[in-house]
Amino acid sequence: MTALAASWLPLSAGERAVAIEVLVHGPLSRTDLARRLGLSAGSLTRLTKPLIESGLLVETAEGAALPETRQGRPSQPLDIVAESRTFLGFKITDDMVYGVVTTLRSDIVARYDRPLTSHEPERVADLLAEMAAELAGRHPSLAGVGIGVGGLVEHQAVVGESPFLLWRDVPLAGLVEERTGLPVVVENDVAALVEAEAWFGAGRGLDRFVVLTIGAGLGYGLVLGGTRVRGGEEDRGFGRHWIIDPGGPLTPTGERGSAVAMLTIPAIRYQVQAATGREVTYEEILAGAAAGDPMCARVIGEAGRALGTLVAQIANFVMPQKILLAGEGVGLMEVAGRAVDDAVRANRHPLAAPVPLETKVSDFHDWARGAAVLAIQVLVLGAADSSTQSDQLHGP
Amino acid sequence: MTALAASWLPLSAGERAVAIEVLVHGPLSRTDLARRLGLSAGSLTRLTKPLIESGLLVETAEGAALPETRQGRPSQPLDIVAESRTFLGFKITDDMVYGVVTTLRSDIVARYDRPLTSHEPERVADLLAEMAAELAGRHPSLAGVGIGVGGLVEHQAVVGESPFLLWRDVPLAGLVEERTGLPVVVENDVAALVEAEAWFGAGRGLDRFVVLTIGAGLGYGLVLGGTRVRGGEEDRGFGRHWIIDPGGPLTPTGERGSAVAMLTIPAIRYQVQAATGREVTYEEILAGAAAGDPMCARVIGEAGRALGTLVAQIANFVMPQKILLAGEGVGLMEVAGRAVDDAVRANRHPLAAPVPLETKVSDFHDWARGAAVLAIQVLVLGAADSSTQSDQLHGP
DNA sequence: CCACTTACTTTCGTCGCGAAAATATTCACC
DNA sequence: GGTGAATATTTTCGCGACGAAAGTAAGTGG
Repeated sequence: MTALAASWLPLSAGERAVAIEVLVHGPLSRTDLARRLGLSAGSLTRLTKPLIESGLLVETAEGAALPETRQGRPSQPLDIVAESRTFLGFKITDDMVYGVVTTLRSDIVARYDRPLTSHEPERVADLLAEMAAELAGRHPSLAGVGIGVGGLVEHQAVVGESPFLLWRDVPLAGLVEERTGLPVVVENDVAALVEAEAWFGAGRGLDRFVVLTIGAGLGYGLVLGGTRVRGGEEDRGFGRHWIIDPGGPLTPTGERGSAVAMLTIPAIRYQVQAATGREVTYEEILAGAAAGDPMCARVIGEAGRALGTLVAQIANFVMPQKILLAGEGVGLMEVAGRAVDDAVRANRHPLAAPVPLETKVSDFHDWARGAAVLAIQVLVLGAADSSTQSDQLHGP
Repeated sequence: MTALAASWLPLSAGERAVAIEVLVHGPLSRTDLARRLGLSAGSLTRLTKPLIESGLLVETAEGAALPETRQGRPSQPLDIVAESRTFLGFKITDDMVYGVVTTLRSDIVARYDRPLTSHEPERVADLLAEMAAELAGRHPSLAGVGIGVGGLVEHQAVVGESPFLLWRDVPLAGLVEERTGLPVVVENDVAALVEAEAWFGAGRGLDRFVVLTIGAGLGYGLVLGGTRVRGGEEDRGFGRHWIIDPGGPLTPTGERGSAVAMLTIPAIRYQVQAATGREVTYEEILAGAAAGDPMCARVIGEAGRALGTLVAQIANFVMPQKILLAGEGVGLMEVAGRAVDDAVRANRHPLAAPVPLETKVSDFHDWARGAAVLAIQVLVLGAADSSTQSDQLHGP
């Protein structure tokens, strides 16, 4: 099993395209693939043969699913063998490392978390290697590791700057590769989540798509033309301190009236605590607001309006087909959905198309899954980090 | 001269890439090109030979320009023969057609305008053909025609919907091709201006770039990853009625407090007229504001703050390397630049990088030039409209 | 004049593709 | 069952684009 690990790694460009198309858009016949990829029928025979031989694709008998029994020879759908390879995804937080094992389709097959007791790069790498070894024992066909970290990540390998780990230029991918012998991809955690949603989640098949995460901080990712826009994380965090209401609340985590100061979980907790003097959890505040507690309702209502304003502005300038709200703080939508909608409407033309808004409650394992998706993209399918290579045959 | 018209039209993909690279990024040696395009040295000999033979490229002796006299055989820079082919660009407005003749590098070599007396498609096409014939007499090496129209344009050929011409599904490209025998490209006027700036203007070589035009209306265009984002004009104009200040002025051209109602030339003129009862031009209002007239200063100041807010929001969500303000209404920046700056600052994090803002006063000939650039891109270099073709080897 | 360096050209083999013909598999209809 | 049409896939063949490597050109510095 493990012996084949690298056998189908070196895919040609055409094979990659086929593999990705099947992976992302479900079972497809050779003829479908030829049409989608703009290739001839003959090329598809050529490209699919080695993929099937290597075990990455199979001819499914699932023809029964589509009963549209047309004339002629029936098509032979090809599908990815999702279990043929598994991947590890890690999300590193301040005090925990969350790990998942996924299939090629990024379905989670196992979870494994460990507390993070040291921020020293070597110790973190040790812990990741231990976790990987533990999981590798139970899942032998491991093909690669993805790691998501908050902060600036360069070349999908080096943590250029991470405020909460207090890291600068830590070659994390190398450290973990040394210890595990597995190929490792490191990426900004938001970027990883965006890729995961663009390939396998809410943004599948969309051309213009935005992800906004609410949690300890705010995350923002753009997909345009089907590809994630890089560079959104380059600014050292100032970019996301969008000023929503210059007269808004002042909290420790963000400029006065900024989205960070009005929407993030710490900011909301701070506001309620400052007013009541009690320590309360985010969930308690949401429940309080729903139950009519005036203090909680005021803070949550203000957060809802801020979120609506943010969504409207994003819709105005990016015009996405969908906006996904994710993260640990999206419970806000359930309680203050009305305030959000009102604010969206107030900030858009009355006849403008409604903003397709989707909410996805996500925990840390979803972030880890995002990192695994990065590993799938890069290691198996060779969808390389294009931020370094020059522009191709497509204009300036 | 004219006999060669189509002789270098069918460029291979590799030749196109070379031609575009040289056209946009100035004289380059074969070795430079090999590095930039990721090709081997041998390929560059092969690709450049037919381009030089056809007269599209020349070996310049301008080596003297770079006196960095390194060791070894000196490189032989190649440059585009900008005059080898000329292009026509038209901008159609309500009552005028503005025309320009440009070189391959989109330098304007002649201008020619005619009043538009009828909005009937056949008559408009007749007029464009007359103007083209007139210009073709003086510029025999005409290779193509670009036409910029406000409104929705499909397949770079059909005006799907144009409010000011009252057109629906007018196959303008076909009509003009019939009459002139020249290949014709039709595109939304803002899209054309954005392409022109991205290739030859303020956005040359930039990865993320925004164009905002202020005139009779507002225009907005995005360039991300070096390519213009398509689809921004699909919404029938509602999208750009960004609500800036819900309590703002109400004018005939736009929702209350929307950018259109606060920033466009008709809206500003309306506000001053409504208050003073006098008919005044935009320039008079700007002069009045600069001279201290309280009414003009109030309207212009409010417009400046609206513009600053807009710029800040764009900067926040798109994080471009540059924002270009263009159009007939950018005189606002000279008079109200301070108000704009203040509003930008109020809506961004205090430590966020300043927004690189560039202002370009542009008249209708600049719009016509944009259309000519579209013709250059599509007709000569074969940079086809990629909005219809399926996604390439690059993910979903 | 002779190394040495860099730029460019030539030659040759390989690879990926499409076109077209061949083959396979089904349905519709007799 | 047999025949023909429809659709999917495979096979075959030739072409064009590319890179590797060797060869040539044109300078510098001694």
